[in-house]
Amino acid sequence: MSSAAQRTNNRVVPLLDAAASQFAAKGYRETTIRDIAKAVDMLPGSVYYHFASKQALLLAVYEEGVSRIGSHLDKALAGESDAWRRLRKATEAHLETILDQSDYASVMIRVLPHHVPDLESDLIKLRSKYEDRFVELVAALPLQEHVDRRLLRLMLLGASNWAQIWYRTDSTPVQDIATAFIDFLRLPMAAESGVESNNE
Amino acid sequence: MSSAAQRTNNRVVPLLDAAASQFAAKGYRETTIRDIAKAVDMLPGSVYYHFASKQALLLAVYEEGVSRIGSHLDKALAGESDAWRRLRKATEAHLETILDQSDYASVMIRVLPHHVPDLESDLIKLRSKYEDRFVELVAALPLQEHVDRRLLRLMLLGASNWAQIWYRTDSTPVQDIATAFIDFLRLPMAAESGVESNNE
Amino acid sequence: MSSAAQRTNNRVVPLLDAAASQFAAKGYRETTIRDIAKAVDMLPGSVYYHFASKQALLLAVYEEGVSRIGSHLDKALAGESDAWRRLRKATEAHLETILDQSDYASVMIRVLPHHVPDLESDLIKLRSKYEDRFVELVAALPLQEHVDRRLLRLMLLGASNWAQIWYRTDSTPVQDIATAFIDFLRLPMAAESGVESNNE
Amino acid sequence: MSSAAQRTNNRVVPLLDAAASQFAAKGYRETTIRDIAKAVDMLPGSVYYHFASKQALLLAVYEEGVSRIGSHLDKALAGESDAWRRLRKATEAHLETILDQSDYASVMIRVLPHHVPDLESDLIKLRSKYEDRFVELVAALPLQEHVDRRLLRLMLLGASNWAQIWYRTDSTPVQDIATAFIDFLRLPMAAESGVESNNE
DNA sequence: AATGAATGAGTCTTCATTCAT
DNA sequence: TATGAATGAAGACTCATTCAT
Repeated sequence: MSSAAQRTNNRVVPLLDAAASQFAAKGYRETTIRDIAKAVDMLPGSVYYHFASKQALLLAVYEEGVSRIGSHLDKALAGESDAWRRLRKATEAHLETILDQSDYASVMIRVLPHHVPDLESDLIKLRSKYEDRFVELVAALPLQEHVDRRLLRLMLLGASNWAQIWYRTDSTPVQDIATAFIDFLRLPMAAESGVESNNE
Repeated sequence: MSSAAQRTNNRVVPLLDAAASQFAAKGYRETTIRDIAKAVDMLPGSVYYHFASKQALLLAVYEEGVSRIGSHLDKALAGESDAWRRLRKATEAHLETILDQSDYASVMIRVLPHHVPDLESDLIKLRSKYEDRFVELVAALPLQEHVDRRLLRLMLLGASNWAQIWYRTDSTPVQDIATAFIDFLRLPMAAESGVESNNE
Repeated sequence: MSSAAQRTNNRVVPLLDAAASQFAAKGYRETTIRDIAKAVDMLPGSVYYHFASKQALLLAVYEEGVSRIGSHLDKALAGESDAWRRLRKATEAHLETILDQSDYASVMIRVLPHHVPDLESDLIKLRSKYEDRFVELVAALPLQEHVDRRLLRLMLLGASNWAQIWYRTDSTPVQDIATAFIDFLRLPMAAESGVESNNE
Repeated sequence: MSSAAQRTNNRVVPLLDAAASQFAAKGYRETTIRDIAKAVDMLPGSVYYHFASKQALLLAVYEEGVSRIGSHLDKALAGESDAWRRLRKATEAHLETILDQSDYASVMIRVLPHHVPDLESDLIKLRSKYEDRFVELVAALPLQEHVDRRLLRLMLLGASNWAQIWYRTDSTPVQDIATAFIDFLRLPMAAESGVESNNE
């Protein structure tokens, strides 16, 4: 990166940070350009030198979010080979990123594609890029024939994403949540082992 | 209902319906009083004859939502005594209501309490009234000692609520989704039975 | 008054009372028909059965105000013949009525003719009807030739009316205020005095 | 003032002028942002670039009003040492400012603190800052023991302020009004006079 | 690279008033 | 007599965006 470009990014990075932080905290609609600008000591108009529109800002944040949560996943999975263990690690990484570590990633959960119709397809594409990782992770699971892997993935990710609603920093550690979610799926939880049959 | 009362409610009901429909589809902030009024062929100002504010309108919708989803749950549970079966029926009813049947109930998922700070506590109270039903449902489950019933509930409800994001009318029937979610939890899904141990 | 008319006035009087009370307390603009209606347990629309408009209501209150403050003045003046004493009594009565006793009269001070352009001339006529009494009272004063009786009247009434701004029920009694105002004016202007010279 | 600062204030000053003019003429409530904006060829929304709210605009006008009427008073009093002469000059200056010369000062009389509850205490503070000057002026007067100087001040200021109601540019000159007011008060209260008795 | 100033479309809301019943 | 329902015009204010400098 040239030093000129770097000077440019001087303000772009804080700008993105501020946008991520506010989008994550308040959502897209309730975050104003004014708010973001003020957070980096800029005037609202100045934001438009760096980004063409509020939507462009969101898109940039989203992209960075996908990139970060992806990297975090990579790191978490490194060296793991057991399919279930990989899925647990992935869930853990996912939760960590959206709950604790990254405003960028939180935005991906907080701001849903259909909240910004103009950007809907772009946003969906970006999310898919990430969520597809879970398709593979679930595909690797040694499961009985009849199991619907798509619904399994959807259940796990949905439950995880919804944690943003109820999660509080001071309650159950993220790790335990991930472990619980996976164990609920993986192990039988009925009291007297496998007595029951499936009949109804 | 007397004919007088009926005359009175003449416009309140369509108004609430319109509000529910739009809040469910677009969220609170992006729904305008104009939109709602237009949907029932009223002028924006006229809405205020029936409801004191946009927030009051949302609150009324929320209340109706809680009431409807609760009733639907009651009906679904009637006659069921097996704990797992009850939970499955409940999940099914929950999904039906928020995905297909009721804008009122959908609003409860689409519009989260913290989206409307002034109403936050009221909204939380209303939701809890309903979600507590699942606390009982999960409490009745015959589970091994170590299982964290709170996280189990949170997982199931989170996964269900998130279905609003990915569910399409033409894909998997709601009933199958509910069954799958419950079965994922209830039965072991590993391919070769319970060979694996918990060790790590 | 026929019993039919009395039945009519049944609601007109409380309505006027409420209007007077609110106009006196909040002024014309900040008082709404809703407020007034609610005070007498009516609906806003019902007010229009009795009065053609908000302005008509104000006019009626004004008329009643003039009538009441006039009567009070009559009573206060009864039996007094000394010109200065009469003026003092009049000032006292004026202050009593606008500060303590009558919302109707207070309205006359609180709501000024030019606050309601459409009614300006009517209101001015009504006020004059009353204020002219002070023209006579001042005319009766034994004063030196050069004294401008118009300015004297204007000073006394202005000072009295402005008392509505600073007067508090728990401070100086109204009677003392009136006495002080008159005494401030009285001695020097008496025909006989004239010790000091006007030179400057 | 730098040319940059001048450019900045370019529109603020006309804006304040327009606001002062309209508040003075119509009062706070009946003046709309639209009106003010139109007077300076702006759009209503643009006003908010310069002032955060209508109330902020009023406050700024009030502050300027207090400042101007204070300055005018200073100038009028310069060089005067006789207490009565000082009070007369002050009254004259007061009348000039609120009747003829400054919309800013007129606003202080036309818009009373309790007309804008949110601003009430601020407005009272501002007015007091000015009115306290009259406390001193009256305190300096050589008066008989028994005279209530507070009521004297209140009478003089009340009478003066009320002049806004009846004063017309083409009638008695402001100077004559001030002189008359002071003369009405002056002679009897002089320490030496006291020819007449207080009998009643 | 950023700012000051403004725009214009839109937001929720208020309120005097109307009118069929 | 009064009401329920609505109207329509206006109110203060917000906000993404523009653009000359």
